[in-house]
Amino acid sequence: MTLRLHDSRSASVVPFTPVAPGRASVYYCGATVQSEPHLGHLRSALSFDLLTRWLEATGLAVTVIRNVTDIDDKILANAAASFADDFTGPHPQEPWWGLAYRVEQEFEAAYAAIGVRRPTYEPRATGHITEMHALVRELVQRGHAYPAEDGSGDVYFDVRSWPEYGSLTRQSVDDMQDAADADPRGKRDPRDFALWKGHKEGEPESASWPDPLGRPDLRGRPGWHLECSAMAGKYLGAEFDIHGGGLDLRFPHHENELAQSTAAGHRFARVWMHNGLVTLEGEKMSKSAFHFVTAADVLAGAEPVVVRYFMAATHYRSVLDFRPATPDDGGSLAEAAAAYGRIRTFVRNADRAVPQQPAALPAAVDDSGEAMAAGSASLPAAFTAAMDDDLNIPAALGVVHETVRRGNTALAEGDTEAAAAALANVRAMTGVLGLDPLDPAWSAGGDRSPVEDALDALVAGQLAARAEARGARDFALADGIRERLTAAGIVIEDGKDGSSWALA
RNA sequence: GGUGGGGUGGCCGAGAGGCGAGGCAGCGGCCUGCAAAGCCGUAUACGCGGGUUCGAAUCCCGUCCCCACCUCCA
Repeated sequence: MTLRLHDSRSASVVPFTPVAPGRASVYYCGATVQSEPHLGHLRSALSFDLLTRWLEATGLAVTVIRNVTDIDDKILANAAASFADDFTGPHPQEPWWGLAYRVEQEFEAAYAAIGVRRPTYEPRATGHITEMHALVRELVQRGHAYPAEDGSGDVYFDVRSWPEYGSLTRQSVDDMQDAADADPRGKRDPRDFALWKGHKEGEPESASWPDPLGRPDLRGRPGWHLECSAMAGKYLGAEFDIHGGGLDLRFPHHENELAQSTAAGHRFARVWMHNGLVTLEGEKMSKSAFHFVTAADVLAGAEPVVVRYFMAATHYRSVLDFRPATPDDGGSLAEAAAAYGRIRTFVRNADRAVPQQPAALPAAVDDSGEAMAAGSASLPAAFTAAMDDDLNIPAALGVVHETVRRGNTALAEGDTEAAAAALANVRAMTGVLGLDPLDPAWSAGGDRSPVEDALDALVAGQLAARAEARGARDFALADGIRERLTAAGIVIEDGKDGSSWALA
């Protein structure tokens, strides 16, 4: 079975056939770095991180580009607001470029926390003005863009000149509602969108660049959409495999990207993938409506690996609802913690019981793109089939849990061989998903710290004392030791080869 | 007005014509000195009404309700 992915443009699941055999090129929309990341941003990055990992697991060499849009209206507006007399935020008098960079780092930290791997390259919009200029000129030359006639310096894409406009979202221009806030100045059609925005009075000089059409005395800055077309073309070429982003980017952002790039003569993306949105108690998160959960909020509520599991456990195209914890309901994260804990408990127990097991093999990459990579040998067929079916990770996690159950049975029966096999399977599967409990990334400091060694020595002493008490059938003493450890946040499990401990 | 996505057991969440995915919670049992962890068992689930079929949560018709996009948004 080969990988099949849902393509938004054709609204169907299509077999994935790369432009270049053995390779895959992915562009997905990162952040417009205007304010702090929220859960929705994490979900989108995670969705494409999981896609990337699976493409690699199937043996493809993957190039991933994720943009940082570091110039736009909101960035300028938010930075300008920090200079107001009544500004009370934590970063007063922050220039737009400082704000963009600070927020960019907040995004990077949040992505890193949940194990989203770095893209192959992460270009910033402001570093690609030259490429954007070239694209604007190309579109003007081909008759698909025009400078505003009001002398503002704006350059618009001419929607009516491109019959395919609307094809990504299967809408016809005539049926579209007129934008309520459409600024008609200089536009031929209200749906025409800005490729380039002329510099306005009051905007910082530092946020302006020379005019793309070479007109003297005119400066401006890129419109939203243009940067993605320019950067995708630069790093992935005129035709590439997959373009991704959140569902809310389908229109207008991706529609406009598609129009720009194809009107400029590029084939652009073959497959368009969109992750579903995150809702908060059933309603879409929205910054403008002040209805959202920040990445920091969520990461404060659970271990990062649990946050990752929580998001991975719903199919990437489904709505993901976040239920915050309440007094009588632990919410989404508590449920995820319990489910993930089951996997982790098995892996820890099996890892102890099966001393000589090989480390989970990393998925190797080969050039053919045909055979599964060597490291994938431990992946059960049902898991692979689920992943190949448009990344059905919820079903794949079902396979993980079934394997865990078999592994637990094997452990209980002392069947070390079967337990070792289950452990290898579980680690291979969770490894592909970035959820391997033994991955050092999930232990706070990486390698064991002196603190952990010290704790281990202390707890080992307590366990020895308890074992002695139990041997003497002094259960009051034994239980007292256990209770003190529990109170300190240390959970004890008694096995037939002695007791083990873990932080709760 | 246009374009899409949905309504699955107490909760989360896959599936899309035929053995009731999986997880959480619950109940019963096993294991345990007692726990914890684990194992086994345990559910008249598919918005509503019709229809097609030997068989429908899955297909068809009708109907109700929710959500998203068309405006900055992952």
